[in-house]
Amino acid sequence: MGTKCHPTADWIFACVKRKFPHLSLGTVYRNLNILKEQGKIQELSFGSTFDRFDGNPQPHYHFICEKCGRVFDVDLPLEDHLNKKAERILHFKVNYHRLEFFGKCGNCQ
Amino acid sequence: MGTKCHPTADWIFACVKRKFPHLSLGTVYRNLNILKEQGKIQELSFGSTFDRFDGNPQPHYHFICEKCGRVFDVDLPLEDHLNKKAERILHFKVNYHRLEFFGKCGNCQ
DNA sequence: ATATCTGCAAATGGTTTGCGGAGGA
DNA sequence: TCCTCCGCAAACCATTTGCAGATAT
Repeated sequence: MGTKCHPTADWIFACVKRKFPHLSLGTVYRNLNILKEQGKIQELSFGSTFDRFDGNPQPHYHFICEKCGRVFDVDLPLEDHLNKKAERILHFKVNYHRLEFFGKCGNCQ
Repeated sequence: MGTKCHPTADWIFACVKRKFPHLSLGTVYRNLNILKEQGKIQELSFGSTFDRFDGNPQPHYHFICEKCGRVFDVDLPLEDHLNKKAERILHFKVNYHRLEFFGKCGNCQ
């Protein structure tokens, strides 16, 4: 939590191992999962272990069911003004953004 | 492209194999990657093979460098009205959303 | 003929797990 | 003693890749 760098498990392993040379990678993963369950950290991934593909290459938004993992298109107009807002804050060039909604789908609620 | 179900590679494999029983999974992955490079489909993943973790469990937005993969926080106010908009379209309950900006970071541009 | 694509099977690599032992209460 | 956590190494599994044969131009 003391870093802003959004670390990978491996990065954490390398760091902590400097102080605890016997540390094993399994322990890092185990504790990351515990912290995640406790809501103290979040994992930045698409939510599933599989990659999913979308036959529509145009940018558009998605809804992901937290229970069954199904993915739906969301036909909202793109909020492209957000790119400019982010650029002003970051001072980086923003090419596009992706927006995903999470909740429970019709079958699962 | 004829489905709206955002398929996994495995789902495509099972479908196409019905028509081409000798099809192999490697071929599916190879062609998905070609289509992706050609911009005809998109892959729905966080962009890297590693999972990344965030010590801040509060919802907030991220910027991901398309070149080096580094992740930055974006201190924009949450656009929570979008949840309601998505609910009206989908008729599903939306709990939260995630927003990621893509571009090149200061080091990479 | 030659360049590309395929099936197959093995390799890859990040993540998970089983097990026996160490440490704490 | 009992429970929890750990290191270690093997297992897991989605994805990639090397190779030799098939296909297409």
